[in-house]
This record gives sequence, structure tokens and C-alpha cells, in this order.
Amino acid sequence: MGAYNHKEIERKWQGFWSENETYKVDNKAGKPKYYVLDMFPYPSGAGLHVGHPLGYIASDIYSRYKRLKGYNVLHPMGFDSFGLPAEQYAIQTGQHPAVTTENNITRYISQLKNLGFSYDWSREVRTSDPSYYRWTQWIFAQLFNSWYNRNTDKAEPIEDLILIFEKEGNGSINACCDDDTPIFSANEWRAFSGEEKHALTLKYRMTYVAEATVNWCAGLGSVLSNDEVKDGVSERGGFPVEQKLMRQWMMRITAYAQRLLDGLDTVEWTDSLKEQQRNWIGRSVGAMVRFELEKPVDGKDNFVEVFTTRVDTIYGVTFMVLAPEHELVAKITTAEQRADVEQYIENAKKRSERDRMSDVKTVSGAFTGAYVLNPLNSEKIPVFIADYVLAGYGTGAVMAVPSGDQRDWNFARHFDLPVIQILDAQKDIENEADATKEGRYVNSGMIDGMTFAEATQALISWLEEKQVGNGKVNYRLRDAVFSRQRYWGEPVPVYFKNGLPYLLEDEDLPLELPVVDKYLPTATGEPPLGRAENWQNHVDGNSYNYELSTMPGWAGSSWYWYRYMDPHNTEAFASKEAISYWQDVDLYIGGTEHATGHLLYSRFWNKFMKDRGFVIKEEPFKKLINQGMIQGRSSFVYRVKSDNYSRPVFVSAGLKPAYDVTPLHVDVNIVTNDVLDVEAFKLSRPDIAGENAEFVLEDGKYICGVEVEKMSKSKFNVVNPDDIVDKYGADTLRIYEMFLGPLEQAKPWNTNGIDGTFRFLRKLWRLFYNDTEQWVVTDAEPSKEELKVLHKTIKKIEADIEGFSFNTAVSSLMVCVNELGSLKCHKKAVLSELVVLISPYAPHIAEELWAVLGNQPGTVSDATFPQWEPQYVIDDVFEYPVQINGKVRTSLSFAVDADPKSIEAEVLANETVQKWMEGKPARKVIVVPKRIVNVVI
RNA sequence: GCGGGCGUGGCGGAACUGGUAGACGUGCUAGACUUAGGAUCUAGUGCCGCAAGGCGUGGGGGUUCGAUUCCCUCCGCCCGUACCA
Repeated sequence: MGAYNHKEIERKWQGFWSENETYKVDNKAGKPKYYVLDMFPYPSGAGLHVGHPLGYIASDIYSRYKRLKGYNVLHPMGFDSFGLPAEQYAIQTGQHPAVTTENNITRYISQLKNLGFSYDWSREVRTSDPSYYRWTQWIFAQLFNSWYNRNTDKAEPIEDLILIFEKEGNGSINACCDDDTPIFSANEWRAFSGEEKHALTLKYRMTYVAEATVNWCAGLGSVLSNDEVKDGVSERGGFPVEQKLMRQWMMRITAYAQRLLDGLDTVEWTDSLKEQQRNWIGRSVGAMVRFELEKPVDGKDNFVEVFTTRVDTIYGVTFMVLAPEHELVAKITTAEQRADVEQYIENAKKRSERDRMSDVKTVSGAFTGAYVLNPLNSEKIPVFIADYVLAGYGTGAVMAVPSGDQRDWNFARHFDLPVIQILDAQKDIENEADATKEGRYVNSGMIDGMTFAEATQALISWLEEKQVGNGKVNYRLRDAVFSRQRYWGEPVPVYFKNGLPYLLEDEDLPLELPVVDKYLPTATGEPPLGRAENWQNHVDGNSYNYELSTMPGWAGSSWYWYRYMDPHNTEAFASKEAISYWQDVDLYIGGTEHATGHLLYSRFWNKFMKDRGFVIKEEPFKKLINQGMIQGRSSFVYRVKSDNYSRPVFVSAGLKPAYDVTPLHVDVNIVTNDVLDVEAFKLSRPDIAGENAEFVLEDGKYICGVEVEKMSKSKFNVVNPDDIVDKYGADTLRIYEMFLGPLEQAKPWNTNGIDGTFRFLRKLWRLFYNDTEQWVVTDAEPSKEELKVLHKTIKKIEADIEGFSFNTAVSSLMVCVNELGSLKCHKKAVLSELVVLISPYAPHIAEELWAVLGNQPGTVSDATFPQWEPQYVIDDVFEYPVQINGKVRTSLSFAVDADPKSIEAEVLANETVQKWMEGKPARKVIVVPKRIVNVVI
């Protein structure tokens, strides 16, 4: 073997791993299990850029490390292959999304294999594969066949609910169901027709059809979930989104609101991510209060109900505000106010979601002419409508307390309504609201003189006793819309009979996507599946239409980690044995952008499956790490503004202040250390810099300007991992990506430092082969010094890896190789442990060196992680003063390569002190963690 | 507004529980080898100063023998979220 040849080595070992299925893993016990999961990618047409593998590299390093530590590691990869881009592409080109998806996956796999990941490729899954989505449909069926029992706080089979209906009706059932569910007795139930019964159970199921206000995106021709909408436009494509009432499949995620919240305390995720989920679920503790209408409408609706978190402020209520969409608005508005109110509602409708959000400052509203009575003191309270009150939260109505809430205060000031002080600690309420809970109540009837806690308690008891209110926990979380009016998704396994949905039989799954002539909505505005011929279920000689919408992108990704456990099972989504062996994901690595989407839905489905006994764990992902995004680092050239296009002039970045220039993106691949390759630039961009272009240089170089932006083609800042692998090798890329900075931090890609990493691997190589490419490894006994270097490194690497501090781990490896190099250490005993240490980071070179050291080829991943042994070597003794009982004394401090609490360490410390003191006795040796400090006179 | 996090050389970043700040890499400087260097190797490199020495972890204050680390305060930046009653 000659000099380090990354191409040859990587080709050789990737081939070996593939042929020998080195990383195939069995579901068998005997070793403790460890499950390392990457968020599987959507296979986009653009392929991978260097930012994508960051998390995969980290998870691969950890997987390989755990394997060396003796675990049976499951580390799979697959593809979230249903999605919008493939479908948009299909609309434009007519190509079936399955075809483009297949091509993209092939490309992804080859790119991933190029990086030397230890995936068990035999377990690969694709969500768009019928053998996979058959089980997504099956889970949908289980949801359809379940209801949520609030008493047991679990999802249970729908048959159990029907048994209760038959025995006692639904009057005393504590379940999650639709608001409009009528109450019926057992007798009434038995008298219902089969269809009526079915219709009633639909109100209880975990998934149900409802008329719901949804985010309709005309640009995409589909409904979007809340987490797919950002700033009033679609996350994908950036099309405007409007609110629209549509008939949709819904998922009763709200049943799990509290459990989703509680579960967060049991998982090791970052605080910020847990906090994002908590905010999304949005639990608030407060009270429902009924305000009686002064003039009841149609004898039925005689009150307005509000939700408040500050029931203690109820004596400060001076008006009430309803959302413009509130159902009572039309009924209570008086004749003389009707024109005003209708005008306001009309205007509110016209304002887009976006305008409404950006225009928070302007106060607007309209008086309905109606009044309600404060239940505490029977004060007459005017009722307004305003769009600062949202129909979708609470009851869509608020009791306004201008002295305690700034929005209410603004509204009161605008409409000249009174502001009543309610707490003696409130300050300056003439000029702004003061939301304090300090002090004692004033102007507050029965709670005068009380504190916040006392008042809240007293009021809730009073309200409950008088039956005009009650304590209540409210959540912001809404049930999830589950329908998408698109083609490239899982068909919903449901057909309709007399307008009611029925499940397909199990044996009819999968319900495969039909062929369609175009991937667009039909002429009548139905989803693309409306184009499929004979898209019907044939039962008992009749034909019933299938559901036309498909499932959302999150369906397939909400359970995929179970499929990896047993990917080829045709009897179940995974066998009981596989599930009870692998249980849950020990380490999950992925981006933080899935905080309120995938990560929430997955937890929801997992809890559901746990309730129904299909899986074991309440939480699917024990530990979660969010890798930071790798941004692009764009390079710019500066063209001097001029009309002479035939002879453009470009100035180097340092000189541009002297000119009037236009910055232009330049391809980062022809820029090295910010220096532009001028000739390559001329050749690649004849459109802007032809033969005649002139370059004003600094120190003979053209320096480019730099800006950090998202990595994208249009910014010419995309770096393809294939190019890096070709030039430096996968091992270098892997190490360099880890070396860039802390895993969780966002950072711009910068190829500048990569040579240093490459040099490191060559230095490593030179510990085995000298400059003339001769083998120099010997069997000699390592010296004390050499062992110290090795064991210091083992200790450090282990601590760093356990703490996911891969950047400092890599640094330590570099130090180790440098030190062994300057010690001229070519000893087999040391080098074979070093190779194992390096193997998670640079598996190809490690495998090669492992083999040339005389080990069985291809077994470095089965080696044992070296054990750190204390070396009892002390250096770097230094003095510092310490104050003991008011007297300043001198103290010695030094690092010990040993457990500082061990006897050996103490003996060594004493010896060192003796030497330092030249024989005089030390007064006392104090052992402290990490150092041994000796206090002397 | 609210929530989470951050602020250290020219740059990316180290410093574990308060104990030699700036590891490691890059960049820069000098030297060696060389027809050449955008290859390789060696040495130096926080700032000021010829030096002795002084100053240094966003600003100010505090605790401590000792503070990048703990406390108070101000400033700045990033991420998430938002008329949530």
C-alpha cells in the first residue's frame, strides 16, 4: 500500500460492506438494544447538498460508537416519499410521481452510500410504497374504530362504546366527541336505524368527518394544516392561504392535549423544542363564565359564555367583545346597530389573514346594541364585536377588563368606555393597562381586600355554586385536518354510502392509488382522484364512491420508526416480538422545523397505538437532538456601474467603497478562501464577464465579498457532497462537518478549512507508512509517554461522544495524532486502539488500517471501544494562593490522569507534593474533583 | 409582547463542577525543500510595548484568594411564537 488514497480505500470498503452486509442487524437479544434514528428525508429532485448529511453523520458516529460499546444497534434509513414537489412536477410534465420519486430515491441512496453510513439498507422503507401505506391505512382504520374515554383517559375500541350505548345511552359518558352530539337513552339507541346508529358513532371516533374552517390554499389546490402555514402563506410554494369552510377528515388530537403536555416532562429533548410544543398545545387555566343577555333571543340563547384566565378581574369588566364570526352576533344585534355591524363584518372578511396580523395596532370594532349582565353585580355591560377576538379560541367571546389588559384598554380608550381600577397595586391605569396580580382588590364587591389566589378561588366556587360558571382548562390545540385535495398521498380507505363514511375491509387493503389522466382537480373542482375511473367500492352488487382526498404528508411519517423494526412483515405493521425488542427510539436526530408538525403528530399516533395495545411505549423518541442548519456562504463579485457592457469592470471586495458597484452572486465552487479564480469565472459566466472583462485586484488577487444565506441554486452557493467526496473523500467530509462547530448550532458552510482535516488523515496514515511509503509499524512496547497520550484521548473522546460534542472529539483526535507523530510512535499496541477510536468518524480509513494491522478485514465496527486506564502521570504543577480561616496559604494544583478519588491518585499526589516541598511535610491533602489540591503552610 | 438561546483573537470555535483564557483548525508571518507553489515540512502568531511590563472573554457593578464560568444591571444579536382573553 502506498500513500493515502481515499478514492481507492473508500471504493474498496463500501463495496465490502455492501457485499458482506456488514451492517445488517438482527432482532435478537443477548446484547442490549440501541435504536438510532434519522428523520427520513423527502427525496427531492435537487439531491443532497452538504447541509443535509450533517445529522446523518452525527447519528452514524453515535451508532458506530454504541456498536463498539457492545450494543445491538438499529440504524435504518428510508424515504418520506409522498409529497407536493413530485406532484407539482407531475402536473407540469405529466410524468407519474412514482417515476420521479423512484429516480430521486435512487440518486439519494447513491449519495448516501458514498458517505459510508452504517445503515442496514435491508430495512429501507418508502412511505409511498403500497406495502408500506397499507399499514398507514390500517392505522387510520384503527383510529376510525376507536373513541376516547375520558374516564380511563385512553382510546378504546368503538364496540365498547356501542355496548355502553345499548346499556345506558350516552348521557353519562365522558368522552371526546363533537359539540353537537345529541343525548339519547338506551331505549332511544335501540330504536335507531342502523344508519342512524352509524351516524351517531361517527361523532365519537378518533377520526371523523366535519365541516371545518380550514386553511385553503388555492395555489396548491389543497387544504393545509396550521403548521404548514407560515405568515399567512403556504410553507411550500408561498401561495396565499384563506379560511374556508369545507368538509374534511379530522384527527381528534385534542383528546391527547394533556398527555402530550405531560409526556414532555419524560423525554430528553431540548428545552426550546419542548417549549415550542407546550406553546402550540397552549394550555391555559381559567374559568368559563356565563353573562346573561339583558334581552334573551328566541327564548333559548339567554347568555354569552366567555373563557378567562383572570376571573379575579370580573368586577373590572366594562364591556364584552365577540368575534365577528360568533354565532350570536346576528341574533343579538339591534335594528339600529345592524347596518354598522354588518358593515364591520363585511370589512373584516375582506381583510386577509395577513393584513389582520400585520395590522395589530389599529383599534376597530362595532357596537351590537345588546347588553349582558355581570353575574357578580348585575351591571349592564355593552356587547361589541371586534376582530381582535378570535372565533377559534376559547368561546370566541371575551369579557373586557381595560384596567388589566392592554388590548381591552386600547379598545376602551377608542370607544370611550370606562376603566375601573380593581387592584390597589395597579398603577397609572389612566395611561396604560396594568396586568399585575399583586396587592388587594378594590371596587370588587365580594372579593374586596383579598389577594389574587384567594379571589380566584372564591369566585370559581361562587360561580359553580350559582351555576353560572366553572373552572376550566382550555387548550389552543385544534383537531388536525387530515384531508388533502391532492393525488400523491395515501388514499383514505373509506367509501360513502348515503353520505356516511364506511371503512374498507382489512383484506381490501391496501387501497392503491388509481391511475388518473392528469394530476389536477376535476372540472367540477373535485380532487384529482375524482378523475380516476371506477374509483368505487363494490359491495353486495352496489357501487359506492371512495373518498377523493388523500392523507396529509404527516400520515406516513407518524409511525415509520416501527416499520424499520420489521419492514417486510405482511401480517402486521411490525411483529409483537420486534416491537417488544426494539420498543422505542433511543436517539432521534433531525431538524427543529418539525417541532409542531411531525414530532407532535408522531407522539399523538404513538399514544393512540399504546392505548390500543399495538405498541409498548407512551413516548416514541427518548432523546432528541436537533442538528443546526448548515447555511450557504454566498460569494459576491462587484461590478462597477457603467453603460459599457462590452468591457465590465469588477473590483475586489476591499476596494469597493471607492466605487459605485452592483454585487453579483458568483459560484462558490470557483472561489477558494474568498479568492476568485478569475479565469474560471470568465469561462463560466461569459454573459456577465467576457474576454474583455477587467478585474481590479488587491495584492494580485480578486477577493470576493461574503454573505450567509440559505443554500440554494439561485444563490450559486450550493456545495454538493459528491464533489467534496471526490476531491477529499467521505472520511474527510464526515470529520470536517463535525469539526465545523457544535452540532446543534446553525452555521454557514465554508470549505476553507477542509484541507486541515484532510491533512489530519494523512498524518494518521503516516503513523503507519513513512514518506517513502514503507510500513513502519512495530510490535515494541509503548512508552509511558505514549500510553499517556493514548489514554488521555480515549477518556476525552468517550466523554465528548456521550455529550454529543463531536467537534471537540475531533479536535482531540487531531491532538492525539499530532502528539503520537512527534513522539514517532509507530507501535501496534497504541495504533490499533487509535484506529478503533477513529473508526466512527472516518470508517473507511479505519477499516483499511485495521486490516493492515493484521485484523480480519471488515471487522473494525465489531471491535471493542478501548478502555481508558489511568496513567498516574502528573505534570503542569502550579501554585496559587488560597485563603483558609483568614490566612493566605499557598496551594498546589495539578491535573491527574486518574480518578482523583482513587488511592493511587492520592499516593501520587503525596509524592508530587513531597517533591515540590523538597521533603518538608505537607499539612493536608484535599482531594477535589478533577484536581488534587494540597494546602501547605 | 412572550418564550428559548447567545455575546471569547482576523475567522470557525475550545475551556468539564469557579483554578495557567484562546485547545484544535483556518488565516497570517518567517524559514526549509523547490524550476514553480494554491504541494509538503518547521517555527511564530490575543492586543499594546524595543523591553521590563501592562491590558484583555459585549458595557458597568458585585461575590471570591481567584470569575469566560456565579449574582445584579444595561447594551447587542439569533431562533421560535404571537391580537390565545
